[in-house]
Amino acid sequence: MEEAYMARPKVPLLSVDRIADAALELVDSGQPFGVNALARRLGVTPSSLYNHVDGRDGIIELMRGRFSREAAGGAQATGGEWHEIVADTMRAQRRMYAAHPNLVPLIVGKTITDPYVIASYDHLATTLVDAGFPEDEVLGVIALLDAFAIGFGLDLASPHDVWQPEGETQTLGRLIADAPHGDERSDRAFDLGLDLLIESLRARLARLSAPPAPVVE
Amino acid sequence: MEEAYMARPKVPLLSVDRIADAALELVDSGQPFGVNALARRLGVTPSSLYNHVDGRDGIIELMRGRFSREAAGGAQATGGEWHEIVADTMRAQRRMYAAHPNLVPLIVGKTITDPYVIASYDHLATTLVDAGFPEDEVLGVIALLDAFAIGFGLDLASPHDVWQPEGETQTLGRLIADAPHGDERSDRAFDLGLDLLIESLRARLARLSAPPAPVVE
DNA sequence: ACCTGAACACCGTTCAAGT
DNA sequence: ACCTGAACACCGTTCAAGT
Repeated sequence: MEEAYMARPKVPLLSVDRIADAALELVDSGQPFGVNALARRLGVTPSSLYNHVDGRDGIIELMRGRFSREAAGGAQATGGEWHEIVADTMRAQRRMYAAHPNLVPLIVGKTITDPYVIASYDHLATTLVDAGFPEDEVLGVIALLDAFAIGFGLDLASPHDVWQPEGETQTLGRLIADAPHGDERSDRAFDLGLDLLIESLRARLARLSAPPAPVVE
Repeated sequence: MEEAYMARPKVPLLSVDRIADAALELVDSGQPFGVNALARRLGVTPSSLYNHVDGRDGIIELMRGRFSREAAGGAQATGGEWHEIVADTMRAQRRMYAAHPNLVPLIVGKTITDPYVIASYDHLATTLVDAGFPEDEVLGVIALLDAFAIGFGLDLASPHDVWQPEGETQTLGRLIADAPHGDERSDRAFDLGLDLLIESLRARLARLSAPPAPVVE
């Protein structure tokens, strides 16, 4: 016996959690994300979703929060030196993007409101201030780290050929042919970049604290 | 007298160039990009565009090529040390993203085919190889630079509030209140990041060439 | 409170028909 | 060759109607 038409079921078909789960499934499946496709997957009418969430953008922000929590896995609690915390945070973000690459293009450029994600940035900010970075520079450093993480997140989401030379090239074509492709290349580039970043932040901090603040221009 | 209905005008209404120009105008205007909106702006039916370009994606790739050429402004010809070339290239890309921030989310994650853009990456690759970076590392460095540039490009395109804490924060809220907003913050973060990147690449290169390749682990 | 179904104002793309 | 207009299969969102 099928349940026939039912205006309001006794037990709700949907919930915020169920919607978030299905949305992540949909995104991870590689199919284009959309309210209609999501409703289809939930066996429900698109308009039903609007009883629980704030439309398309609301669902996307929901996913950001959801998979941030998932990827962190308690890494938040790490003590240790500031550069270890930064590296851990970056790697956690990397894991999250790697686990759900197709989400990256969706969340890109949207204002972050999820409390958990905010808290994680807040933790980072506190760490950097405590480490001795000047207050008016910390947000810049965070933006830098963010740009770095997002850039590499997109690298993961990209079709495997980032460059597709059609004519002759002097060097690029050869390097592409020789290089490992896809995730491996991206991973190596990420590790390299993270090393460079941390290292240069340490150098900058040392320079800031060692001499008694030379004021040159 | 209006020109009434005309199946095929004597002089074509459209051309690839005219479409590219109008597309950039549309994107820069801040309105959402779309084939229909573009056709409207050109005073033409959406289907007409398909006589000249390869649909939505084709038009986007067209814009990438167009505004890359525009932003370069002959900076390609710069001689000088490799790190100057890298810095110049990055800054040119930065200018391009700054001039057309709304294009960034559109081109993100799409395979690059435009010959001019390919040539510019090729030039960068050749420069790095000539500078002494190991061949199997150059593509990683380029991916790193790219991630960096894209990340900051998106930073420019973002709504001015990247973070919107709703509750109490330990540090982040205060920093956001004190910090310069929008483009200025992004510019300073970019400059900071570029400095760090170049510096650490130089350090890496020095380390690579100075000692006779110590093999650890 | 929570779902459906109809309706609205859109998309991007294809294609026959017109000149 | 190059445009139109109709058609197709979609979007995201709103809202009255049902229980």
